[in-house]
Amino acid sequence: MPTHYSGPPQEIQALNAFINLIRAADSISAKINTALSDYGLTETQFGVLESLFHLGSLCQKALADKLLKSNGNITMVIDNLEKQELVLRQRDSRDRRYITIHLTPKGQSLMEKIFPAHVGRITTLMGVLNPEEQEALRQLCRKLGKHAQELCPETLR
Amino acid sequence: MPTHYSGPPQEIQALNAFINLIRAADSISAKINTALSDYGLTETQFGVLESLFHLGSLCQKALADKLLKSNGNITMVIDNLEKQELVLRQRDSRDRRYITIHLTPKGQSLMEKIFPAHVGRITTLMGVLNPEEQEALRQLCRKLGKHAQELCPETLR
DNA sequence: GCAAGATGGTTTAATATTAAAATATCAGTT
DNA sequence: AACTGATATTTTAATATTAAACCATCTTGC
Repeated sequence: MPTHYSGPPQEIQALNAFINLIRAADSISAKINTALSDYGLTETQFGVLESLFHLGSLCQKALADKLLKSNGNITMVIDNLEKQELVLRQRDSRDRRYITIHLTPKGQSLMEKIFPAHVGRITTLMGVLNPEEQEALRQLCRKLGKHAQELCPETLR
Repeated sequence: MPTHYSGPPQEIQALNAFINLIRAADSISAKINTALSDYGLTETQFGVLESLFHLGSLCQKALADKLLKSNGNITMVIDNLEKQELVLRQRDSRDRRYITIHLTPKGQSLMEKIFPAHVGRITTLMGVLNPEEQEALRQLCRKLGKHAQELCPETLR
C-alpha cells in the first residue's frame, strides 16, 4: 500500500520506505509478543531478561537506554520481574546510586528454556527473506537506526 | 550490536536482521512521536487523521485494521479526536452497526498544515540511505510485513 | 570540607493499550 | 417471524508507558 501523498519524488520514496519499515516491525512484533504472553511476559520484560541473559548483570539505567524505555518504566518492569522471582536487585556498594539487576537461577533456566523457541519464531518470520536479503536488511536498518539515534532534535524541526 | 546468541548460522542471521529492524523502527518512531506530541497528537491519533486525510472517511473497524490496534482502543482514540473537534462520527444509515469517521474542516486544515513538515522529518531521517537503498528497504520490509501478517499462528508454535 | 550540579532510581498522575464481556445490528435459515 | 451466527462498536478492568517531580548519592570546583 503506497502513500497517497503527492510531492517531490524524494519525499514520496522516503515516505514509502518509512511506512513499510514501521509496518513490518509492527506486524512481526505483534506475532512475537503473542507468543511471549503465553509465558506471562511482556515485550519489555522479555527484553530485560534477554539483555541480562546475553550481556550479564546490568544496572537499571543501562537497561532503560538499551531498551529505549523511561527509567520509571524500568523500575516497574523490574518490580514485576522481581515478584516472579526471575531477577533480583543488588545495591552497588561502591556507588550506592546504582542497582545491579541479576538473573535468578529461575530466570536463567526460564530463558534457557524459552529462548530457543523465540529464536525459532524469529527465524520463521524472517524466513521469507533469503540470507542475502536478510543481510541487506540488517545493514540498511543498522545504518538507519544509528543515524536516527544520533540525530539531534533541532535538525528535525 | 550483534546478538550474543550462539546457534545455527541461519538463526544468528535472522536474529541480527530482526534486532536491527526493530531497533531502527523504534528509534525512528521515537523521533517522529516527539514531533507529533508538539501538536498534541499521539502516534495513533495522527495515524487516524492521516488515514482519513489520504483515504477519505472510514469506519472504525477499517481504522483498527489499518493501524493494527484493537477496536476498543480506536473507540477511545476517536473519542479524543472528537473532543478536539478534528473528526466527527456519523452513523451509517444503511447498516447501523457502522460508524463512519470524517475529518472536520478543522481536522482537514490541521493535516494540510502539519503533514508537509511530518514528511520532511521522515525524509530527513531516511536521508541517510540513498534512493536505491530506500527502495531496497521498502521492498524487503514489504515482503516481510506481508508474510508476517499472512502467517497463521500455528506455524509459529 | 562544602556548595552546586550531575546521575540513578522511585513516585505520581495522566494517558494509552489490550483482552474480554456486553450491546446493537444485520444476514441467513428454518 | 423467530433463531442463529456474524460483525461493529462500546464498556470494563487490568496493565504499560511516559513525563515530571522527587530523593539519594556521587563528583567537581572552590
